[in-house]
Amino acid sequence: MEAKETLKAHIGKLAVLTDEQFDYFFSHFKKQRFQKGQTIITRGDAVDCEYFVVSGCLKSFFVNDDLKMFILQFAMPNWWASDYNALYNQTKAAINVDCITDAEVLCLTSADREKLCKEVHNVEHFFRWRTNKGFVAAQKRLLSFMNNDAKYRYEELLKLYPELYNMVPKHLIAAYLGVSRETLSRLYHS
Amino acid sequence: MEAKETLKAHIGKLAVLTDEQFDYFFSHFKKQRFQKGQTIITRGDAVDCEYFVVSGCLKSFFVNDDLKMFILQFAMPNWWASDYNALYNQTKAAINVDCITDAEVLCLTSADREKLCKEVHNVEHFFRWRTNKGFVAAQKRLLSFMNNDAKYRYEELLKLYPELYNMVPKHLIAAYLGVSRETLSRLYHS
DNA sequence: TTTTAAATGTGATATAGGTCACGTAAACCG
DNA sequence: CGGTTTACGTGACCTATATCACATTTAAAA
Repeated sequence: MEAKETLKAHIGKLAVLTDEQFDYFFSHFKKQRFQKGQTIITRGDAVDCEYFVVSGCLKSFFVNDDLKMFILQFAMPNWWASDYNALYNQTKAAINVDCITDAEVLCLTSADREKLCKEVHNVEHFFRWRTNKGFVAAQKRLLSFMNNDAKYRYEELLKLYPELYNMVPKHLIAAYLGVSRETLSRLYHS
Repeated sequence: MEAKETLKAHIGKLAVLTDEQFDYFFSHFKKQRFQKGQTIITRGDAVDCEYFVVSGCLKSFFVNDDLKMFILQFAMPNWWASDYNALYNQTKAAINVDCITDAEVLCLTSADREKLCKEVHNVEHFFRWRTNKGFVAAQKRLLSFMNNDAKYRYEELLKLYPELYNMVPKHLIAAYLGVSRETLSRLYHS
């Protein structure tokens, strides 16, 4: 089974679970398929799941009062996505998550995550390290924001995730970089 | 003992440890005192500790090729500081940590953290949630960077940490906000 | 106290990037 | 297939913020 193997390999990079432990862990996930354009988390709604991406590409994004969109994350296969602020603090979603392409995800509720972390020490180990890495990545992006201009950040992003270039429209890349689509267009046409 | 109680209260907000577990946990920390201006982590050096701030204020910061400084974090009492990228990936420090004021910290090695996480499940729980909160905070700051101008971010920072206003010089606040000290000065003098 | 260094304020000017407006091209859909 | 939406390019102009230069005020050190 494709999704199960994908998750297993992913977990295996950060933690060691026995086959029985992994099967138990996996039994708490619900497989879901979404189509391009479908919304997974809507601002204002309650959030009780996080999503492991098996295939496709999601985006998590914030829309401000002027309807400008800012992309927090492109979630590719083997990434996790949710509104973590809402999920951890049990508040309503402040950001949205939707599908840039058709996608297959594995959904885990917050309650099940906590239950699994309590029951299986190595699951907690996994989630600790997953977030450790996310935290470091967020700090790096923050630093790049302060230090580098749009062109540099664009090239940095494409170097790190070349597949984005063909997978997502440029105006979404602009929304990730925090510049207008016009500015992004000018970066490589002049 | 002051430092011990401070750490105990801090841990207690996120995890439940018995007194014996906490004493064992605490026995791995080394108390250190630093003076204003002293460096704790130097770029280029190996990093094997993280620091819990008992009193005083640290900053973690990056200096780019043009000698411009960017502050990643002001570490106040009850916060943790290190170069987490270097610490987690066992690379040389890319950022510096030093003391804005005299400071008392509790130092924990990475090896001890991992040992403790393995030995005491609730310690791993604590560190998972500590990083969860750090991750959410980093994402919020990222969003604020993209969405808000310098003035808004300045007011946001002071609302969240009013004590910074008197504790740290303005050019450091500017380095945290990612603007020049001149721009920050103009924000509130015109 | 005197001396020196660090922090802050402010004008003049430069620039990256934003906004608005409009045109074209490509993708999607009935 | 034609029509409609979505993506993209580009000119003209605007704005927030950077940079440089220098004065002033405050804090640290001797």
